[in-house]
Amino acid sequence: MSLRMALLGLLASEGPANGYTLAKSFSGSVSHVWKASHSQIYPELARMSDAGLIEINEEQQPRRAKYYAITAKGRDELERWLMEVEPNRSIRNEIALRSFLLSNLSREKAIILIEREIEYYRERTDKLKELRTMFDNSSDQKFGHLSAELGLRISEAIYGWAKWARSEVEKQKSTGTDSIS
Amino acid sequence: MSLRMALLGLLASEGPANGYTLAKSFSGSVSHVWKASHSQIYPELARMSDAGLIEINEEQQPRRAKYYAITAKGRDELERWLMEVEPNRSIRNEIALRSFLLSNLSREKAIILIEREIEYYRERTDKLKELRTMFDNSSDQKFGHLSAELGLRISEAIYGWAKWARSEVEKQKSTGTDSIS
DNA sequence: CTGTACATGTAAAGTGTTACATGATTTT
DNA sequence: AAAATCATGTAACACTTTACATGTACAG
Repeated sequence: MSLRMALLGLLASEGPANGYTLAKSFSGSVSHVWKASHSQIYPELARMSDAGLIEINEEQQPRRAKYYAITAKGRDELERWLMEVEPNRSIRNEIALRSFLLSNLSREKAIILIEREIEYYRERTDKLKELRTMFDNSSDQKFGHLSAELGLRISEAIYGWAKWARSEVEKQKSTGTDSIS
Repeated sequence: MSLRMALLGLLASEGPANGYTLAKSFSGSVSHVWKASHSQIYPELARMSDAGLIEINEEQQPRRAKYYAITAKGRDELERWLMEVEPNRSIRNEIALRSFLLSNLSREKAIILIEREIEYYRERTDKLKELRTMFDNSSDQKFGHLSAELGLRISEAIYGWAKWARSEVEKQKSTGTDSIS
């Protein structure tokens, strides 16, 4: 359902668009929040049209593009989902899984992995801080800056964790061998 | 691949186990890091056995249980995955998506949703802090406390974000109507 | 006129969830 | 004897990724 709601939200707040444009959103600003490829988006738009949540305008568009617009039913459905459907709060985080598996490596190798994460999340945090500055200067009435801020805070949290985790692993006495061999 | 690696990691660090016990791990301590149900685990164990990553001992077990043990090949594969496979760092977070969609609600309704998240993550943060205390007192050589700490820090980050987001939304002038109608 | 960006789809494989289905052993 | 827990599986459906496939319009 999430992809459907993301599409409805984009059409509601940014007006009618074609599938290609929507797909680009999912690799741009929205990508920090949800990812989807065009092969998932086109069939979903067709199903949403069947369900009456969006309307297609195929006429007079260049390159046989289809323009999709949200319907009143679509707006109702989006609001109903937001207000009444219990959020799925499960976080599927491969970095957390990898940190759980770290005890299967030697201390030295574990530190190498942790340092990769420190570097990745340091860069990511910097990028998201720039993005926040852009939002601060644009003074729009939308809440796009809320999700940008959430992404930033999670990134900072992982960065802080990774630096702490390195010091934790360094504290442990080296066995001199891989713990998994 | 992640489920496979999670299973290999459990068998490597906690020794041979049957599918039922592994499934319980995925709804217990490991669940903070990765979730899986038994209907996913049993077929995966069969495929891992076919691939030579684990060995099955079916004899002399009560209740026709099958005991699985990691092989040398399985240990190699786990280390190879950890060290050489680029982590999938994409976070699929429905709460972040919902925060992105908040501009499609009236200010009042948006605040109701945000307050639900404040409550949820306040409770979750408390629970994970208890879990951390348990790790602190158990003084094991494993790194389970690393992933527990990561889960806690992410939970705290979302909690802090939600409180900030409420104040942001409250700042905005009420239009008196739903922005989506 | 050739490459790039625009634009839309389908197919296959992999991953994940929910429901269905069965039987063994222990606890009350 | 009944209920709970242990134990293993399959089926159907939903979701996601990667690859395959095609055609349009514009820019260099």
